[in-house]
Amino acid sequence: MALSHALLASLLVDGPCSGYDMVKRFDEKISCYWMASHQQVYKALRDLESQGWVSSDTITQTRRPNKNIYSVTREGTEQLAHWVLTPSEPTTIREDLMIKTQVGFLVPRPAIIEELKRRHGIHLTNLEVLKTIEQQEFFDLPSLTIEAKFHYLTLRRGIRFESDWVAWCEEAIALIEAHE
Amino acid sequence: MALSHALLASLLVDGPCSGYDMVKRFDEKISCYWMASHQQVYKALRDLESQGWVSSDTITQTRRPNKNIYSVTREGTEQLAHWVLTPSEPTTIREDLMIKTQVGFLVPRPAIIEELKRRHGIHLTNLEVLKTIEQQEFFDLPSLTIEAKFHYLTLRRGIRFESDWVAWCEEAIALIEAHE
DNA sequence: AATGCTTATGCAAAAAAATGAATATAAAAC
DNA sequence: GTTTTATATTCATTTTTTTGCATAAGCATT
Repeated sequence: MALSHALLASLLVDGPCSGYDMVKRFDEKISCYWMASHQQVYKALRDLESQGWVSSDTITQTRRPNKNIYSVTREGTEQLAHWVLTPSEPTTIREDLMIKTQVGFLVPRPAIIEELKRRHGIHLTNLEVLKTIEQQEFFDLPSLTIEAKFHYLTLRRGIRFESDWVAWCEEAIALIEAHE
Repeated sequence: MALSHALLASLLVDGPCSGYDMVKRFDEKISCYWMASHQQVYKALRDLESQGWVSSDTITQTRRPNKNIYSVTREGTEQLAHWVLTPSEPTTIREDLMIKTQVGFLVPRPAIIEELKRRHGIHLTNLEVLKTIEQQEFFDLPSLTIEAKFHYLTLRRGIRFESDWVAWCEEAIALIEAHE
């Protein structure tokens, strides 16, 4: 169950937070790396707590519903470190668009082109956001702590991922438009 | 349920086959795009048949267990074409290694380096296989049919995907090794 | 005044994916 | 001669993910 490890990592790196905040983290910064609904996140946090890997403090609020702030326990940190040491196999692309591309000849070409352009736009937007973070937070690489360098590497993966999609979309559009 | 669409696409593009053959296709050529266990594939094919999107012919064999050869029906082709026309959102990276990279500072650096080198090797091997296919089957791009061009684009996505992982692993190893 | 958005969490059901176990034969490898 | 690998499929269980529904109050907009 890798979601729980993603939660532990975020609580460690970005600090303790509530389920609600965690969902926002997923929507904002983790969005290109992982996806999780609020139901999944809340449940995973409860499960982690019953395992003793995180602990929670309830913040009583008058004008808002109370919230539970989760923090990683010593046990949780140890388990996470242990998990980091176990090898993991690559994930597949698992992307609907790849299947659609395989059988793209079934539908009118303008429809495919349109979808590729839409995807191109999405990835370009994502890329710009990540590149801005790179310029603002990681402009002086050698001076970074090891923690920050590891953080930077995940950002780099996101940037590569989005760049690669952008480039592929462009290649695909060009090839299909050039046909005949 | 995108697995069923992947099955339909493969039956259309690569021709009718049994569940057993389909599993092999997934292991061989579709491996970097999608992953499915044999249990998943067999069930999905049965479900597709009960929906009427594929039909099966039983081949009686004496020396081997009988096998069911599945083919896409007209209905199935239409449904697949319809699905191709509906937009789909990008999939996330969803990769354990990304979480591990975020909290890589929790474990000894040689352990992380070793894992990165292992992953580097895996992606390099995958890349070579895909590049060989590219050179053998797609050396003369302009002469390809539109079907072949669509096929080529999925291959290109795989090549980019693996190249990108290789490059990122190298970047990551260099950055971590250069620290201090 | 009504509508929708943000904060904050949960329960339940269905669909999808992963894991474990089973059957049966034949060919190939040790 | 025995073990392993390949052919060919199925059932059952658990875990994970997705989707729908529910509550509740403040704030901002129309």
